Formats: sequence, structure tokens, C-alpha cells
Amino acid sequence: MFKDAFVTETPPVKTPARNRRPLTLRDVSEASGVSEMTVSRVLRNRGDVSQATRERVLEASKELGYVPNKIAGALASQRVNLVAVIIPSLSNMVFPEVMTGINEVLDETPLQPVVGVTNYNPEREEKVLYEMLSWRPSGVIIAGLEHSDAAKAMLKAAGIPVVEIMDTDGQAVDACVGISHRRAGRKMAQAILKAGYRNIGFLGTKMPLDHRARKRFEGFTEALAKEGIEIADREFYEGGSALAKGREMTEAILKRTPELDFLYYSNDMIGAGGLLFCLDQGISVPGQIGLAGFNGVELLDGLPRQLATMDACRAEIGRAAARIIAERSAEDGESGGGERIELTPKIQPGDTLRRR
Amino acid sequence: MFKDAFVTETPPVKTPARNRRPLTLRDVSEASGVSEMTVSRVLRNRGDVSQATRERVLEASKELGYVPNKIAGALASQRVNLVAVIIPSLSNMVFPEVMTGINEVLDETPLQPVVGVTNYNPEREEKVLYEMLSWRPSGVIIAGLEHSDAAKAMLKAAGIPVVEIMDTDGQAVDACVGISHRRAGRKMAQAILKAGYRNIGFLGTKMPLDHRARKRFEGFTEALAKEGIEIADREFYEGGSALAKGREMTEAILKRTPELDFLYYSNDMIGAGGLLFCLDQGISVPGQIGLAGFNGVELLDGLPRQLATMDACRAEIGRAAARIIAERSAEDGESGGGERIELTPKIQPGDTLRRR
DNA sequence: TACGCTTATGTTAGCGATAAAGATCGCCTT
DNA sequence: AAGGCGATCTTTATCGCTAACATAAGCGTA
Repeated sequence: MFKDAFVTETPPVKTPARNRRPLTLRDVSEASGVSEMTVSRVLRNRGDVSQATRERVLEASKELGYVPNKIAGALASQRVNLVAVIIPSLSNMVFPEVMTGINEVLDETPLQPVVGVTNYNPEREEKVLYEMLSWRPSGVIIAGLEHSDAAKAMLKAAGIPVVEIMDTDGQAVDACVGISHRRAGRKMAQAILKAGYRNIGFLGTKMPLDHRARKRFEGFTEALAKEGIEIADREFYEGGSALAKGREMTEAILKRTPELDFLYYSNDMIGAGGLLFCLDQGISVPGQIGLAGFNGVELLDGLPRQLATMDACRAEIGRAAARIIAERSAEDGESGGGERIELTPKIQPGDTLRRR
Repeated sequence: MFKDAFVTETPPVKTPARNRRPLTLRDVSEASGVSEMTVSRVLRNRGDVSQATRERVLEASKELGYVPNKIAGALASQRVNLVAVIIPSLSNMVFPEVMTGINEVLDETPLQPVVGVTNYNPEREEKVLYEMLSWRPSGVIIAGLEHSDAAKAMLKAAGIPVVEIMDTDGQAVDACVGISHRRAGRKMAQAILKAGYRNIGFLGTKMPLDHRARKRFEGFTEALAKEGIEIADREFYEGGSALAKGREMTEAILKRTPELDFLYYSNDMIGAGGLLFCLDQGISVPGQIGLAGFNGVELLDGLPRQLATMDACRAEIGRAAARIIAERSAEDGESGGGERIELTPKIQPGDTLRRR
């Protein structure tokens, strides 16, 4: 592709002098001797263009190194093939997997995801959303059901498909795909009780804005309460390496409350840290103490013992959300809306939850 | 923010009937009784607008829930505040950290990163790049120095700042920020030799397209060769949980070549797996066998023993790259170009590389 | 031969914003 | 009192592309 034009070495400190203004359709049109419209048709594979012209145009376009200007295209056609994806974080393993699911589906469509990160901060979420909506995307996939009033208003007013993901415990603006974290918490509590554990500790994060962790915790305590049991102790962390924090917290909580016989971690990473700590200390797992985490991250496969956990269906959530957007933006009629998909996470007992 | 307008509950299955067409500057202009231009000025904080008008416009805009159309704005002003960030993967811990560094810097500017993922696939990279360039971003940050000819041509022709990150071993299109992986491999080899290890095994990934891993390997073997030593055995993996693969590979290589006294892993995750395996087996580390990985991921902090590794300066690479783009797009003169920043990774000997 | 029909291409009029230059108005200066 | 000036706003002309309609040429057929 236009190799010849640019073989010169880049001078050490200056950008290669490139005073030519960016190429437009007109340049290609002139180079190939047809109208701009025809070039546009060729480049988008639209309408009838003779094979001969098509080839001529493609060649000219390649020759020049023309890259269409989607900004102008989008403005003219009132169509933008972008999907805004708004998530709290990229660094905790769970969202990258959701992204993978989204990509998997969108790859088969003309749509393209654009990611925005909020750091679990509602103000940032609002800003990111505003920013993204100002590009008039074809749809929005956004994590969680909790948003500021302004954010909700924007989502509703945008007039595009909106899918809220990860969580189904609450009222969605439009569609939603996820699991019930409250239910997930309850189910884990039931499994723990059924296994005969009674002195249960909880270890989680300090983030009051991680609503899904909160809901799991609520579901968890609720199910315990139903059997007349209360959490015996709890421990929270913030920042730092989750694995290391898991160790520290486990040490601290066991020192403070040695009679604990089960530790429920709000995510797998700290759970793994806890597991490593127990093994180091020669604490028998799951005999003396049982452990469980949440998420079903791949990492767990490599641990000395398999941590009990619950799969959060991350990739499938991504896939389902993308499918909703893709379908609705295909049939451009004001058709669907309000889809609600609740997936069911399964407990993976692993080796740290004794069975009976 | 326009709470009153949308308090109605969403009907269960249909999108709220919203036949109003998307809002434009004209709507705000009519609602506030000034020209579109004035509204535009207010919304961008440009030029002189009286306090009274400003307030009136802002109120009307809020009332209506107007979100500016950046597509139109960008076309008119020939300015796009987007920075294309093109990376191979989101799932391996290293790029999210680079992203964090980028965000940190760009947050203080009007620029916004847009991420594209290539999955270490050159064709995909080319496509993603084309797609991104068609939005006419203000700059490109792209991982690696190896790109298809077409991709390189596009980068040069785009006429915008381009920063190639992670790697400095090669010829950059424009600017570049990273570390020398070849050098990193050499340094680790030297440290290993200095510690007295002689039977060295290498464990890595099967990806022929991970050029940085390849260069580390080359540097590594080169430095060994200088001392007349060759790699005694090697093992490669692909796919699956890196931690688990690290275990498996370690078991396999030690079974095949029991006399190995050092294992060099191409990333920390498999290194951690190897470490866990050795500890499980009661192999004395670093006495009987030494271990080292690469990257300096946070995860390592929580392991029973600290894996020797080398920090890849991920966040700093992101920051430096973003700074280059930000600076160049501020002073819009065709100023800089060709910056080259080579960071120096430091060995973190941890507990798995014996000292003498 | 003229008519309709298909296929291939060109023309015109925006899309929704912004840059740049022009219009108003009150107020000060000399 | 005429001119000048700054502050505030409006007008006009794009930006690069595409939808929708218009045109032209070729061909079979009544």
C-alpha cells in the first residue's frame, strides 16, 4: 500500500514536512475521473457501480492513501457505528472479560465499541456518559443500575438502545443483562450453612459505590439471618494488591476472631490471598476453615487448591448486551426495548467448601 | 438536571415513545432567544457573552437536556479531541496499567483516549487503525514498533503525532516511549549468571507475534552465549490460565530436565504458577532452583514468596506517551516530532534469585 | 420509432456545528 | 457633535460527506 511514497527515513527530530492538507473524497474523485458520489459509493459498497469504475476508484484511493472521514460521513448520514461501553474499571479482571464478550458479537456487525472508564465515581460516570453521547453513538452499554438522575435522564433522552449490565436488582432505564447479586449472596450463604459452617466472617472492599458487592453482602446476611445467624466479624480494605490485602485481612480477622470457621470474600482475588495465607499457616482448609470468593476468575485454576466461588457469567453478559444493541440497531424501526435477561450464576464448590 | 421532564416510569416492554427528533443548537437558541452562535459560545466558554445571556442559555440547555453534537462540531472546527490508543490485549494486566498512566495525563487536558484492541493480530491492527484514523483523532498511541507496511504508511500519512510504546528496539514512525526488551533480557541473564546459576530453562508463550517477548528472549540468550552458556531446555504454552499453565510447564520441564537450576519465565503470571508449583513440591527456592519473571505485576506482592522480576515501567510509559501527544496538540505548530524516551527497568530480585 | 426499464453516474441540498467577519449599541473622547 | 472603541451579539460561508433525486445511455419491445 503506497509504499513508494514514504520510504524516506524520518529525520531525527522533525516530523516529515507534510504540508499537504488531509485528503478528501474530492482528491480521489479527481484522481480517478469520476464524481465524488461515485467514489463514496465504491468505498461503501453501495449502489450500482460498474466493475471498471470500481477498480479505478479503489486503485486511486489506495494510491493516495485515502482514509474516509467518518466525521463528515456520520454527520451526513446521521448514522454512527459506535457503541458506548461504560464500565467502572479495567484493572480488576472482570470487565476485560465482559469486553471480550462484547467484541465477539460486535465483530460480526458494523458496530464498534468505544470504552469509557468511570473508576466507580458517579460524577465521572456522568461526565464520561455526556462525552460519549455527544458522539451520538448507536447504543450504550453501561455497568450497573445505579446512576445519577442526570445520567438517567441523558440515557432516556438519547433515544438509543441502552443496556445496563452486570446487575438485575433494580429498575433499568431500558434493557438490562446480568445476574442478581443479592441472590448470588443468598445462594452462597445457603451453601455455606448447608455445609455446616456457623461462625462466618466477611471480607470485602471499602468501596461504598460498588453496588454489586454491596448487594451480594446484603443477600448474604439476609440468608444467614433467616437461619438466625449473624456475621461474626468483618474486615474491609482499600487500594493495594488485592492478593496481598487478602492475606493481611485474613490474618487480622483470624487474630481478632479465632473461632471463625468460614470466610466469605467479596472477590476472588482477596479470596486467593486468604487461601494462600491459610495454607502458609498450616490451617486446614476446608476442615478447620472454609473459604469462598466471587467471580470465577481464571486465575483460580492455578492455585494450590481450588477456591470456592460463583461464576458471574461475565463473557455471556457482554455477549447478550451486544446482541441486544446489534439487533435493535439493525431493524431500525423503533421496535424492541426493555429486554431483561437474568443469568444464573452457579456455585463452584472447589476445594475450600466442605461437602457433606 | 432536568429531573422533571422524565420522571415517568418506563413502560415495561416498549421504549418510551420519543418522537421528538434529537435536539440541536437551534432548539436551544430558540428556547433562549439568542442566535445559535451565541449558544455555541456559551457552551464552549468562548468569546464574550454577557453574564445574563450566559445564564439564560445554560438554563435553557439544561432544561431541554441538550447534548452538543461533537460530530458536527468536529467537522466544523477541524478539531477532534480524541487520542487513538491501540493495544494488543486488555486481559493481561499490563495494558490496563498503561491505560491508567495515559488517563492520568489526559484527564488534565481536553483530550480523550479511545481504545482499540488488536489481539496481537497484524491484520486486525491494520483494520483497527484504519477505523480509528477515519475519526481523525489528534494523535495515536500504538503498542510496538512492528506494523504492516500499510499500517506504517497510514501512520505517516495521517499527519498527527504518533507515539509507539512499550518497546524501543527498532525504528519508530515518529515518537517512541518504552524500554529495550533486548536489554531487559540481557540484564536478567547477567543477574542470573552472577548469582551462579548455570543450567537455565526458559518458559514462554507460543505467540510468535509478541515481539517484545521475543526480543527479551533474544537478549537473554545473547547474554548467556557471551558467557558460553546455552539455554538447557525450554517450554511454551498458549491459551488458558497463565497461572495454571505456569504450574504445568514447570512440572513438565523439570521432569524432562531435572538438572535445571534456574527458570526464566516470559511473564510474571506463569512465573507465579511455577513458584507455587515449586513450593508445593517442596523444592527449595532459590537454593535448589531460582526463578524469575517479567513485568513486576502487583499480584506478586501476595505470593508466599516474592518472585524475582523486572518492572516494565508500564504506568510511566503511558504517562510519557500521553504527555507527548498532549504537548504537541497544544502548541499546534508543526513543532516537535521524533521524541524517543527509553526507560530503564530495574531488576527486583525478590526472594527467588539467590544473592551472593 | 418511440416508449419504458435497467444500469451507471452526476447534481443538489443539506447534516449540525464553528470560524471569521460584520452589525449594533452605548459610552467616552476631543 | 463626529468619530472611535470595546463589548456583545448576528450573519454568512464552509467542513467532508451522503440521501434523494435527476440524468444519460443502452436495450428490448410494441
